[in-house]
Amino acid sequence: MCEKSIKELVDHYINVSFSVNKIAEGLVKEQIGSDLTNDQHYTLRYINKVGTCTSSELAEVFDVKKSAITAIITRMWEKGLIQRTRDENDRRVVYLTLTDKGNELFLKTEERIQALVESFITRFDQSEVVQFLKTFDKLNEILTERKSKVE
Amino acid sequence: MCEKSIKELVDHYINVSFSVNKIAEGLVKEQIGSDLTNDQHYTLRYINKVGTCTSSELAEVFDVKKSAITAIITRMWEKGLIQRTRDENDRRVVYLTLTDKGNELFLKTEERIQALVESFITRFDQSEVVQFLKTFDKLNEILTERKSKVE
DNA sequence: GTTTAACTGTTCAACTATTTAACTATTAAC
DNA sequence: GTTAATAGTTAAATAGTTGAACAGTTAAAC
Repeated sequence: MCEKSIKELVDHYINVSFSVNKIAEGLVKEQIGSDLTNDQHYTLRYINKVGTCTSSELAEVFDVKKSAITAIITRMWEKGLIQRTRDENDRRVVYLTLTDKGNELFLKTEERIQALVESFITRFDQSEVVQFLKTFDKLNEILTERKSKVE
Repeated sequence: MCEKSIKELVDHYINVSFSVNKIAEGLVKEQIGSDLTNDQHYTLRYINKVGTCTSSELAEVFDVKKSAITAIITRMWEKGLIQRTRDENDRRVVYLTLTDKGNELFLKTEERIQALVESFITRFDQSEVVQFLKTFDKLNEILTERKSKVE
């Protein structure tokens, strides 16, 4: 009986997370507009946060191969959103930073996404949101741990 | 002060949901194996659940254009996982069902994914999971509502 | 009853994303 | 000094996506 209950919870989680992800992705895409794809916005977002990073770092964060990152960065570089700078000490490394244009575009779209997320997050009690994020964080930790074990 | 707090919550949510999605997607991909992609598994999953559906229905559920569904279904049809049957009453409609092979493959991979999700869901108190899913459901409802408004 | 409008699904061209494998250039290890 | 490992790129193959145009079918208007 208890086993069945867990299976139901698991099934429930898979269904809801699929649905939420799909819809949220679609809504975010609308806010981003046609200038960028979702991945490109998240790339801007990450580089904006850390200031400077490498392709390998992005590959780790996005959980894809480095060649996939090269493709994404090249597209954004062609649009003038990202700058590539070789490290003079270790000439294998290429540092990625946002151009002014990239930063501007990020801020513009991020504002819209923040407003979108805020518009539905404020429909919950603050305590409920805090509790939800607490569990979400814990899930994130467990997944991160699991991921590094697998590798 | 309260405004800043909301902004922080929003930022927190965006970061965590991005991270969880990326990692979970990667882990699920490993469980699915090379026979299928994530989207293909979720397609099997949906058709298995409802028994029979149409391309338009899938486009709605996956939140993509119908031409995208046609491409996915054709690939799976070529692998012998999905059957296409014309409705004889309304000859515009094509019903999609799983073949035996499709159903078998779904069950095999679903078992592994269930085990994966169970392995981390059981690291939470049951009450915490229930509360989390309750909030997740509510979020799902709000997003669904918002999505239908936009359209 | 015929024309018009709406709907279901497909095709095509263009694009983004991804993986695998081979490769260049560079640095570290022994 | 040769060998290992590392950072990043390239190229071919595959998946997914959109937008626009299209065929076939059904419903509505008149």
